[in-house]
Amino acid sequence: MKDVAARAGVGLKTVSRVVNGESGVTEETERRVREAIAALGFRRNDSARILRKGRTASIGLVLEDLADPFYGPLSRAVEDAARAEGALLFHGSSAEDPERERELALAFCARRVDGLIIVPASDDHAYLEPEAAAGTAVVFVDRPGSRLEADTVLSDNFTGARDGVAHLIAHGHRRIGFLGDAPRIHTAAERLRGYRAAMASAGLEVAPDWTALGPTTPERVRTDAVRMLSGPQAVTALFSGNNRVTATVVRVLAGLRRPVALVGFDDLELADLLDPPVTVVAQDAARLGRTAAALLFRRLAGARDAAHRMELPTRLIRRGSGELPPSP
Amino acid sequence: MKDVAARAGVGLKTVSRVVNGESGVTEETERRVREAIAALGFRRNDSARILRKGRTASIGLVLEDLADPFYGPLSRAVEDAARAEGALLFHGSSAEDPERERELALAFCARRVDGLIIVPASDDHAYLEPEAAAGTAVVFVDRPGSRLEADTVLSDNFTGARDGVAHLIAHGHRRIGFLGDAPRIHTAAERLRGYRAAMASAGLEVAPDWTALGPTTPERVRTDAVRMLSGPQAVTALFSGNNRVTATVVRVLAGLRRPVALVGFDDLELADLLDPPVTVVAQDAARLGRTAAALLFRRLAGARDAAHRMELPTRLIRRGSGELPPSP
DNA sequence: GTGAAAGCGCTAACAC
DNA sequence: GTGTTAGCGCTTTCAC
Repeated sequence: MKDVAARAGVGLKTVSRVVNGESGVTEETERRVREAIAALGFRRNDSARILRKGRTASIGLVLEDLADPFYGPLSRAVEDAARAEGALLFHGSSAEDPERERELALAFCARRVDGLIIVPASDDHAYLEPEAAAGTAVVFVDRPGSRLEADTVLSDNFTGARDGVAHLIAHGHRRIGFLGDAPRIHTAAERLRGYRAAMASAGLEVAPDWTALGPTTPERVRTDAVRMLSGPQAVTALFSGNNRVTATVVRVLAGLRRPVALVGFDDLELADLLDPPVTVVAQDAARLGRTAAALLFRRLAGARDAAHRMELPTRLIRRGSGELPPSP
Repeated sequence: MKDVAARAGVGLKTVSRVVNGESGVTEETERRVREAIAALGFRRNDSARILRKGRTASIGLVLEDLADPFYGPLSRAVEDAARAEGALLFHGSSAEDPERERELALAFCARRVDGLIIVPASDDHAYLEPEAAAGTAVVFVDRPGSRLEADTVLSDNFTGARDGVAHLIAHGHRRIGFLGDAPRIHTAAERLRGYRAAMASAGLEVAPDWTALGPTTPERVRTDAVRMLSGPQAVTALFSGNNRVTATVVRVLAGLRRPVALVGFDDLELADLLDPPVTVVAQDAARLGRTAAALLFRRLAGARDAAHRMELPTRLIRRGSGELPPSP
């Protein structure tokens, strides 16, 4: 900028005015400045600007996994909202590792993001206390945070799972298995709770073998599913706790002779074309992201009221697999 | 940092030393500094650090659409590489809009990212000339850039499509339709070229109605597919130009009485469970991302040789739909 | 309408 | 081992 000023034969502040579109510069002066800018290939250095102004017009998004299709629409919704506010997006995956979540969030804070949207992997967000105190807005999405008062947007996992399992019960099933993500993950625990609630309110006992929570690797899910589907206590229906689990369960069921009913949490691309088409409890990932961004920008605009907690409804989509009767 | 120094009763530089883990500080002094840091909730301001050091340890990734599952693994691979180098990631979607790509790329440059990985939406990247000259590394991925010499990583779209279509021809098809993305998108044009090459080398004429390129909306694809599948010249097989097109084509074919062979470019989740399972030409999206990141960090490490252009091989995955014989 | 000077928070260079 | 000074490139303030 100094060079531009020298070349245009004007003061530093005049260049600044032109670059930032402020008024109070003659047309002729502005022309000279623009010429110098073009000739020198000058671009404003936002690091210096940020240092001076305080606000960075950027927000940080910490997800669990950028590659998981569930987070695609969520990210995109956050990005669109950020764009509308003129903010840029830092992005990172925690890979379900609390330490990695922390590193990312703090790295974003060190870059002085105005706000943070986090899908928690950690169960202790006290580390964000100083940041929040310093004015960084924080919103948790998909899962609640801990030890930090902050706006939170979740799906109603409990009700979604409960209704999905009740749907299987309504179609005559009495022995239903639940395959979920690791129990320390809030959504997995909530969905399991929904399953138990539905079973309990129908007066059904849950055999120990009918619930299996753990990593969503195909091997683990396959083993547990096969176990539930065999023996004298074999289940006639399965409820799968998320999109990755469902994908593996569908593969297991495709290899069976008898039909087994299935309701999956999360929708899947092409689920309607499988045989049978897969009944799901769908979340609105884009709406999760949109809502989280709205809460964040509300804070950045100055809102100081108590932390909000929103639970968005899920939607049961009946396609066939959840309406199969129990096979003898 | 000044406050920390005051509180700990030490000089500014000593605090800087502690914060950056440099040697040459007594244990006792370090303890006092750390205490002051904790008490004040101090966190280093990276904007100031960046301003001073030049390098920002961040890179910008401009994709077409964050929500497209194809870009998930690509982003994740870039993120993992960046993480290994200690760099943070800015992320944005161009939504196939050249102006938006430009805005994003320049906004990232204003933040002084060390490098840029771009899935081009624009067909003129001369706007990056000053940035490149100023030392910002640029890598194009998935599609080539224009009017800017830069490293480029592509899939071998031509060969992939040609081999996919040749596969259909080998199974007896003579009338094959091609449904692709808008022709101004490089990958769409290359895949069409592959289709034409396969048809030509088998001595087959291509009727005007057998190729349809345009937006990948379900409506457009459905209309074009239905047209190709009817009339006296009806095709017996389809080649679909990307994952979104394939999803719609599969739905169209599911509603038909007669079997129609299908090979799709890009793999799909659960493609193996459809009826028939979908034969695809698969790209390795993660490898595209990994390779692009490797090229970028090579430049950042100082490589000054001519721009590389790499084409990664695709893989034909035979699952059933591509092996169906022509129906009379 | 324009410019000079101060300073944002940090690090590099060089004292002590 | 530790502190002092200058300055990264910009915006703010205030004087002209």
